[in-house]
Amino acid sequence: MYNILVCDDDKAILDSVEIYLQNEGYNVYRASNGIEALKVAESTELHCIILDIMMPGMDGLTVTSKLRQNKNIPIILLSAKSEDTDKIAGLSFGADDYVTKPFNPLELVARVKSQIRRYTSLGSMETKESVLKSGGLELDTEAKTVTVDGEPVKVTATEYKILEYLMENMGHVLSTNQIYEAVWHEEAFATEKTVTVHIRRIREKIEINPKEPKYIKVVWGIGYKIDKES
Amino acid sequence: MYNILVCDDDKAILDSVEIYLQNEGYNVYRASNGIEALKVAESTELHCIILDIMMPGMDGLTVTSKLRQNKNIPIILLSAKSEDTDKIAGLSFGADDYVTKPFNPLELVARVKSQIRRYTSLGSMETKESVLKSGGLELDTEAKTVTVDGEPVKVTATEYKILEYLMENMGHVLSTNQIYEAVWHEEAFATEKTVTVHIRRIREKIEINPKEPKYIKVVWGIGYKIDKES
DNA sequence: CTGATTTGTAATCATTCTGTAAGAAACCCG
DNA sequence: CGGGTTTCTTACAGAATGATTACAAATCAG
Repeated sequence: MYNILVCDDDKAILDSVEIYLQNEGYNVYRASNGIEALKVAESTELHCIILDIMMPGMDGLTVTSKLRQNKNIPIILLSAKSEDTDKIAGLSFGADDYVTKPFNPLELVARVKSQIRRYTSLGSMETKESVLKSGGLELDTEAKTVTVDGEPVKVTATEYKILEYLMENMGHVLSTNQIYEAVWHEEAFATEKTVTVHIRRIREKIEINPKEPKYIKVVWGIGYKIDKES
Repeated sequence: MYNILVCDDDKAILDSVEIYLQNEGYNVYRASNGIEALKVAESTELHCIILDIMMPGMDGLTVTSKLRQNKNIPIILLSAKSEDTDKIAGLSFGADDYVTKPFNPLELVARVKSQIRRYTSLGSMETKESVLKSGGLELDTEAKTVTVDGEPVKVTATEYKILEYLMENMGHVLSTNQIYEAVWHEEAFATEKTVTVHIRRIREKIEINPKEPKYIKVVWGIGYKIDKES
């Protein structure tokens, strides 16, 4: 879960950006001026900062250079002007990317993603286990493949994501809502059935006898789980 | 502690890059022209060199080839966007990577890190794999040629880069966005189709039957991959 | 400068995937 | 056992994705 700070004096923008970022599974912090932004940045471990340039009090460029004194966090600037002068100033102050208002929220999200990928790729690369196992069931998170007793099984993208989520939380029972929100990054509303059907389809593929599931077990009234060493 | 030499005639770039690298714990040496760079390289044990191509006096490409006469250190070139052809030239002169200006400092740092990791993990072994293979598909990364079952295949520059990227990450599934960013060094925004078409053209050339691809396989909803030992 | 090649984009086609609904079956509790 | 709830199963329409083709702009070679 990545933490992102959005700082703008326009509440409408703050709201809109927050929603888009949350839909992608990010944790959003808000600030409406430079001072607030710096405070949040000091007290929280952030992974990306989105700053408006034009703000009352301390402007975005000043915030940027203050942050750069001790942090390498990706900073994306927002500005109403599409003038090149601001752009150059922003980047030379230490910003990493630049979006001009009015902007397409999806583009902003894309840039956030890309910045975070680069930033985190600096740190401990690939310490995550790339193969998840439970009995004869194996899941290669890099090749995105699933094998049962050595036999490759073809699963679809969503099926894979559900399986991965269950495997990452092996031994824990997960409700259909939890699964839905983890996989779709959306509020789960009247969608319990959807997950159920996907589970069914996964079972069809990985279980010898879907009636007596060996891997994906149901816990009545609560949800599903995959045991360790099943 | 790794030593990195940054060489550029633009002091602003030098300053900015220095700060980013120092924040990551690197020891930074500076040079503002080719001659200086070579001097530093002779007298210091460096682990990575960042070179601007456009410099007064000796240009980056010349420096690269001079360095390559007796050193295997990773070299990353900086080039202005307009000098696109320089990229290919740069790599054939012996550079290991390139970044186009204006660049994202975090991206540069990421590339430095990746180069150093590769360099040191090889233990300065000269046996850098220059031929990538998967079944009958072979890719000579030095001659920049592709052969299928021994038969040479003519591919264009972008096609080659896509293939190389897929081959370097053999077994991993790569999304069209990942491919786009790796090959074009640009933000991937609304460009999914472009990669798709290139993949199609590559298949036309290397697959016996493009309908049933033997090498470049699609993973629905995720991306493309080339398997090991196909 | 001209013609050939390469490259990006858009439009269309084919296939695969996904959510929903509806009924059946399994489970829990009194 | 029986009612109420939860999960399973099936089928299907349309949504999403990748493949394919065509074309114009950009680039390159001679």
